[in-house]
Amino acid sequence: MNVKDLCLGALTIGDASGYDLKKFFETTFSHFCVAGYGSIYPALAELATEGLVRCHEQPQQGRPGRKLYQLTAAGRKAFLQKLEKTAPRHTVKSDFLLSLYFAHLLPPQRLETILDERIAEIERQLSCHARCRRQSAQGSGEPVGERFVRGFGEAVLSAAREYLRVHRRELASASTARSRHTPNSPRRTLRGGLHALHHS
Amino acid sequence: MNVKDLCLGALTIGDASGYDLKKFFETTFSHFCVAGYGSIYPALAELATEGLVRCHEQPQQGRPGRKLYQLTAAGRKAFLQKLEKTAPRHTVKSDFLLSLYFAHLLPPQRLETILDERIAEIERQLSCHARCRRQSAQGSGEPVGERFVRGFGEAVLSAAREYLRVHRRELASASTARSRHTPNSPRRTLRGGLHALHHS
DNA sequence: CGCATGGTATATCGGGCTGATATATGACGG
DNA sequence: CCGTCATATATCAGCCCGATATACCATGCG
Repeated sequence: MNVKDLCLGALTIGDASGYDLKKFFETTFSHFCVAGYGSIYPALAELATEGLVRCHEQPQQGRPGRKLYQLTAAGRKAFLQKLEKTAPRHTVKSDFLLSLYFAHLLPPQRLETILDERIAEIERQLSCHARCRRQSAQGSGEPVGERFVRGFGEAVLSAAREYLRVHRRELASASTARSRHTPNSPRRTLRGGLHALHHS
Repeated sequence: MNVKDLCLGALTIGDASGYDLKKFFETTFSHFCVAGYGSIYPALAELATEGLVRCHEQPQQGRPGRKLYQLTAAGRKAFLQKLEKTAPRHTVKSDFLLSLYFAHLLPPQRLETILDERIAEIERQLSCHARCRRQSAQGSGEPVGERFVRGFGEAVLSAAREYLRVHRRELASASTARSRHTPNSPRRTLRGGLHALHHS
């Protein structure tokens, strides 16, 4: 699922410009997808040459013309096929967890900041979800997938926040003991020191 | 935090070859980081030219010589600085959630498969964590960060599994109702149809 | 009234990463 | 004896992220 497919998917919901798509990704898809202009605009251009979308340009006086993209029948079909064929992977990329893994190398102050900021970010995202939930509740016919995916995000974010709240003190205590200033590494080797896990 | 920094970090734990590093990332960092050979080998080469790591090549008969990399003082310092300066982001990239968002476009059968496979994968990862936990419990002096990060992973994975188990039927029911075969889109527009969220 | 800020809107580009592929060999099981 | 797996390094096309440029309007603040 690359950005081209992402655009195709969003366009099954309604026509949009590149700008609209970015906005849409930032709101509805924000917790499991990102795409910048640098990917979206070239993607739309390619999709147009492939006949999967049509472009309706509406010149505006002053501002640059708005290019509204519309899904074609071929585009819809292409997206459905991608949906059925693609292996639905799920990956996390987190400098946050990486930093905490190396907690013993960080000053306590920095550790606190990192945790506070992450919790704040989680709460920001949770309140976004809550707002969406309210808006959709009154509006008619929210697609099932949207509700489900939002609920998933809420469940996972809540669990993360709870874990951080409960266990953060464990990290802090260790960080204080850091005054022992990391003994010079006696040429250890990572080799085999690591639990043979291998989940494919 | 790019792959170069990742390697630096891993090398604070012990010396390693590129191969060892990949193995290490796949086990200990698997749930929040990925790095393939295509990133690791060039990264190590660059780090060596920058003097942040030293390379000790040990020729082996038959097999290609093993290149053991060791962190230098400069390398250690560089990593600590990166740790303190970097904004610790946390992002999820999920074709899984994306697919479920479009549940109304998928045949029920496919939906079931996607959910089953995700749950199976979650359980695989959880049992990996459990194994690590046991191994570390008997071994001495597991770094605090490692335990914390593993616990975080377990908390989040458990929550995800629970949510999927409880709510999957909601999706299925909707998917069955899909027989109405998506009415031809009446030229809707994404524009503004979307909750102004904007969490920075 | 002037000016800064921020939203609308498109586009480009370098640097970096993913995933696939190539190469070579030993160990192990059937 | 043969296939498969683990060890081990390396390259590369294709794709993506983040920053940057451009241009204009609306809003608000002093």
